[in-house]
Amino acid sequence: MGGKDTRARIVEAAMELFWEKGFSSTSIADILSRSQVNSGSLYHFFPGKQDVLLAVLEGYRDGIDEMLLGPAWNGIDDPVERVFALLALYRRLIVETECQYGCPIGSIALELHDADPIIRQRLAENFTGWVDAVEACLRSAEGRFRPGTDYRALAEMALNVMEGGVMLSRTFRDVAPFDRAVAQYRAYLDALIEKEAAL
Amino acid sequence: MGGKDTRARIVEAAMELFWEKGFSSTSIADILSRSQVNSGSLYHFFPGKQDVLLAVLEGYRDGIDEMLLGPAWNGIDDPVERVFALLALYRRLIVETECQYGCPIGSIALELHDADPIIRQRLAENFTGWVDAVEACLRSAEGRFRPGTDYRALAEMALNVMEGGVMLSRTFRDVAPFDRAVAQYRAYLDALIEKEAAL
DNA sequence: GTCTATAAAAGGATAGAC
DNA sequence: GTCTATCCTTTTATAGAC
Repeated sequence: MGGKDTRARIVEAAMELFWEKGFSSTSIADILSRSQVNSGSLYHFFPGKQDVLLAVLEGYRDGIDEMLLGPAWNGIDDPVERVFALLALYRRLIVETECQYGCPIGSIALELHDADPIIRQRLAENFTGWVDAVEACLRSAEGRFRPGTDYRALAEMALNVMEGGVMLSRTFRDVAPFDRAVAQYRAYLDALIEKEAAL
Repeated sequence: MGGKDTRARIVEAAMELFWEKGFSSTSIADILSRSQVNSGSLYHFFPGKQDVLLAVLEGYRDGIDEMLLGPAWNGIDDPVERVFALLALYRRLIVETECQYGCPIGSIALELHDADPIIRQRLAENFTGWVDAVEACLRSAEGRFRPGTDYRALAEMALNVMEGGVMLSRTFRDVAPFDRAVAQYRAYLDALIEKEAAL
């Protein structure tokens, strides 16, 4: 009954809808009907639609451990394998949605062409959080990579591979492009590791 | 005066607008005003907005040589360098637009969440054309790569690197992520080539 | 904080004369 | 093929009682 509950329902509904239909294609009416909230309540908590998006992006940012990394890394200890476990989670999402999955952050990042600076900031924070997590994994397996390895760039590469793979798999309605992308990334890491071993 | 001219003006205006603002955020009125065409004429040539998008995507697909590959490869003969020249063209676009550039195909692929099969087909054709061109480059430098190299996957990797790099550079308003992505791709190709040399 | 009703504008698309 | 006028729906947002 508290207002907090209502606000949370709005954000949760918007999270789902923005992911399913995108930001522009989701109407306030859609959010109201899914969250079972009336117009007056929504505008009591949020000045406008953009502010709902802001809250959604903050939700993703603050929930990355619980919503994404935790589930992905459950039972996986090896830091490099954690990177691939994260990618495997996306693969599962692709398969579960019959190849309609889109990364909610990436989709919004490309959908909004003249996003408010504050929105862009939140998108950037989401990407940064993701890359930070992957970088930490790679860096904690430091011994395996050759000295001078650019862990930041390597972690960003994982993001690029994921985003590109998701984009292609959705367009072709086929997991194969995603799988090929991950396989290439694996081959790249292996090359960096083998190289070291060969010295 | 011929209708052909009008149709072309509409498609050209829509191409620009979809790229600048996205599909959903571009209104028919926007297209009419930029192309200096009246409502009646547009609906004479196209049943609806989606059909304009279809024509735009066919324009990109059919114009890849003239609009993209030709300019990118002007004066570049080495097939592997052509891949990087293509990526360098995107870099130029990023810089010229002060990091607001988005790949027109990738943006639409992520913006439309339940695209008509025919639209998805056109998006797929665009990606396929791009990857085909890069694959042909890599394959024609076959001697340099180790036997058993998956040229298709390697070419798709170039696309993923480009799309991911563009996404990050736009979000962070900074070319650096794009540059890092390309540098990693270069390092990967080098690793595949050096490896061969080492055998 | 929540409810209903509604304003105010923008959107896609059509009609019918020329 | 092109023109103007306009219909109809959707959309964001507000008003004001409770």
